[in-house]
Amino acid sequence: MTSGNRADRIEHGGPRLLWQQVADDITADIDSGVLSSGWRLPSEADLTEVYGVARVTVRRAIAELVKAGRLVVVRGRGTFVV
Amino acid sequence: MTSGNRADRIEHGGPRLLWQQVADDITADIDSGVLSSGWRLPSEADLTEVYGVARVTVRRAIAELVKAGRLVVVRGRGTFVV
DNA sequence: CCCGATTTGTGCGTATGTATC
DNA sequence: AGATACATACGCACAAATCGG
Repeated sequence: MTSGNRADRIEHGGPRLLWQQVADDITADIDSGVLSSGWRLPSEADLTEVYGVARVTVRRAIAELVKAGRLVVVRGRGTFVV
Repeated sequence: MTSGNRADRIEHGGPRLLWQQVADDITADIDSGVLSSGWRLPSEADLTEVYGVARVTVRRAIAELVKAGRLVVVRGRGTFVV
């Protein structure tokens, strides 16, 4: 299928940092409507598998999008699209 | 306001080592009362962004202050002012 | 009310690559 | 050539909040 694995979109060792690539991909999903306002993102553990990166990398990407006002994180519940 | 960027206080490539500068800054906050006894410091990840340095550098600074008896680290909970 | 599963928060140890001395 | 310092990234364990049975 054309919608290949998201892990394939991440270039390990590429010019751009891993967490930036993940943040870009999530941002694209929000902007394109794949992720709608109020929706809950997959858990950090799931995103770890989806993107093939470490949890710390996922968290770094999420932290950036929180600062950008695109996401909100609630401990014990999850991460949500603003 | 005093909440200016702490990263600006860190001189990359300066005469003093990065971890020493971070340790000095945290020590100053403790001595000045900005950080009171029992308070929890920002997480290592947060300090990483606050000071604009790597986590290993933050940990080096914290380790020094632990040896000096100014901080106590509790795994899974955080770092606290003695 | 308690208990367990889920999820985020935090710290621990390590590996690899780069830059500098 | 070797040592030191730093940045990025990986995996793991434990703590704490939330929710459901």
